[in-house]
This record gives sequence, C-alpha cells and structure tokens, in this order.
Amino acid sequence: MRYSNTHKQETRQKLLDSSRAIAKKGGFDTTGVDALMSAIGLTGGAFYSHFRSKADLFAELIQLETELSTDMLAGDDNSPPDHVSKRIRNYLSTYHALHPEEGCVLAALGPEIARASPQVKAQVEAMLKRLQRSWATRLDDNDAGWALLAQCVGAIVLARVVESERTRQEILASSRRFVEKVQQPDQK
Amino acid sequence: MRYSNTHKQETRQKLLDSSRAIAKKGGFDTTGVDALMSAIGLTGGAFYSHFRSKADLFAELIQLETELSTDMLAGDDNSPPDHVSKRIRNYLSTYHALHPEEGCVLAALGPEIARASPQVKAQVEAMLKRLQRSWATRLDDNDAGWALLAQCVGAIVLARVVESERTRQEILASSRRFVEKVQQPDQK
DNA sequence: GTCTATAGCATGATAGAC
DNA sequence: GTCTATCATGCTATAGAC
Repeated sequence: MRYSNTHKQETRQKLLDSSRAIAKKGGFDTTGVDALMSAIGLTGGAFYSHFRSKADLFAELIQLETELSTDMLAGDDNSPPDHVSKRIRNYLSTYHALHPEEGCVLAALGPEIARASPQVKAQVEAMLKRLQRSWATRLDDNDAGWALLAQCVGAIVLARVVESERTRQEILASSRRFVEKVQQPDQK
Repeated sequence: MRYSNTHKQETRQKLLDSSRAIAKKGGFDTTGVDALMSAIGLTGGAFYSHFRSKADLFAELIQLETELSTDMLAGDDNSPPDHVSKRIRNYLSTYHALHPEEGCVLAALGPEIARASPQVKAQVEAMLKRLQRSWATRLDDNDAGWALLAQCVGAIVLARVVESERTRQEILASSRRFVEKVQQPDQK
C-alpha cells in the first residue's frame, strides 16, 4: 500500500486535535469542513475518509474534550488536598479567558452542545457528573461540586464577552476571591 | 403611500423581537436571513429594507437584549431589599434552562458575542457593569456583583448541556443553595 | 488515503417589478 | 415596503481518478 498502516490513524488524530482548537476558537457550526481539513494540509473531500459526517466529528470532538478536561480537573488519589482550589485558580485566569482554543469546551461551545443530539449531551453529562462527584468529595460539600463548576464556566463566559482588559480582570479577580471566601481554610 | 407611516417601524420591531427569540434558541450565525424573515411572514429579500447587513441586526439585537435584561435584573429605588435573591432564584429556574428563547442572552449566545465586533462587546460591557454595580451596592459586597452574575450564567449553561432532567435539577438546586449560603440573612 | 470535480442546496446580498 | 429573481459564494457530501 502507498500509505503506512498507521497513516490513517495518525491523520484522524491530527484532524481531531486541530479541529478541537479551531472549533473552540471560532465555533463548530460556523467552521466549514474545508477549513478544518486545510488546517492539516488536506482538502475537504478527504474528510469523509475519516468521519461519516460533520456531526460525527463533533460528537468525537466533544467526547475527547470532556474526557481530557475531566481527567485534568478531577484529579486522582495522588492529588494534594488543595487540588481543587489550584485547578480553579488556573481555570479563572486571564490566559484562559484570552485563549479559548486551548481552554474549556463548555465555556467555548456550551450553547452548541446544548443544541446537539441527546447522545452527545449524555456523554457530556457523564463526564460532568464524574467531575462534580470528585470535587464534592474533596470539599466535603455536595452543593459546592456543581456550584464551583458553574462559577468557573460563567466567569470565563463573562470575561470573554466584555471588551476592556480592565473589566475582564475585575470579573476574574472577583470570581477568584468569591470562591476563596467560600472554601474552607484547610482546603486552600 | 401604500403603507402607513409607522408600517416600516412596526415591521422592524416585529423582526427584532422575533429574531431575538430565534437567535437565542438556535444560534444567530446558524440561522439564515430567510428563516428570520419568514418567521414574520416576509421573504428574505425584504430584510435589507430594514437592516444594512445581518451583522447590523446582531448588534441591535444584542443591544436590546442586554438593555431589557439589565433593567429587569438591576432593579430600581423601589425594589425591595431581597430584590437580588428573588431575581437570582428566578434566573436559576428549570423554566429558564428549558426556554433559552425567553431567557438570558449571555447564557444562550455568550460565545457568539465573544466573537463579535469590539463595538458590540463594548455595549455589552456597559450594561454588565451597570448590573454589577447595582448588585454590588445592594449586597454591600464588591466581589459578589460579578461572582453572582458568573454563577447564574454558568449554572444555566451547565443545566442546558446535560441530557437528563434529574441532573439539570441537581445543578440548579445546588447553585441556588450555594448562592443562599453566601448571601447575608437580611438580604434573603 | 488523498486528490479533483461536482452535485445539490443554503447562504448573504442586490436589482428591478409592483 | 415587499415581492421575485438572481448573483456569487459557501456549505455538506459523493464519485471517480491516481
């Protein structure tokens, strides 16, 4: 064969990785297949050797995004006691607000996910519940799991819709202080 | 003239009102001019008698949305002391999560606004700052203004990306309890 | 596995009839 | 002021050459 065994797999992975960033930056519906393919040096027609439809790519993309984010944010048995507040401080950063392409998929594509198929939303829900349980257990507060997730996503959305850098900083700083006030001292 | 003096004004207002709901439900970029016009019984070509471009409609739409929301949420001198917690309870409702077309534009179109022109984002910022100042003053807590706004927007986004009604309720209930814990007793 | 070419349709926007 | 018709362009998806 003209192409190696793993060539298709590699191309698929490159397309997936590249599309994740592009979709989070410019929106998924708004971005055409041609743009996604040319970003990895291929033409639009070749897309359908890798995915049956654009919606299929979206489903895999969201699945991958939520898995990676949840793995990072939830932490494991080796994570320190202040794991959650560390992750939150990192989430509520100016860098995150200014770089949606590297950031959380919920803050960047939340409304598009809300309009997606039940299958996609069920996948997202499963990952979110895992993350919520992890945080609720660590903080010993059932409500704090969901509430802190909402705080994070909402603050980044707000920080991105305003124009001035100053207001963006204010929103993030207020949100960080608010979260710290709520958390117990021994978890900081 | 074949049409009354106020006919154009009325049509423009109808188009604006109709488009607000459609955009919040299905996304603005995703919805075509034809769909927006046929929703008020007109054809696509007539759109450009009322707006110079689709982007112009978006700007006016966002302006109107943020004004109306801010007026409602900020309250005035006649509002009761528990104004803020009442509005937040209302915002964090299942009805709001299930009806984006009637709800907050930030939760529905946040990422699209984030990609909009600096002019649009500056308008949104002005309204958000007015709302933030109002809440911060009422609660006598500078951080709470931005933080509670973020909590509201984030909770609705989360509630909309999950599939099961049960999880949606959990998210909203946790967020409501979290907000109540934080607020002072005399403001409830 | 990727290419070009193309089908079929929707888009944003314009021109001219009424 | 709204209509139909139209343009140019974009889209998703398919077929067939290489």
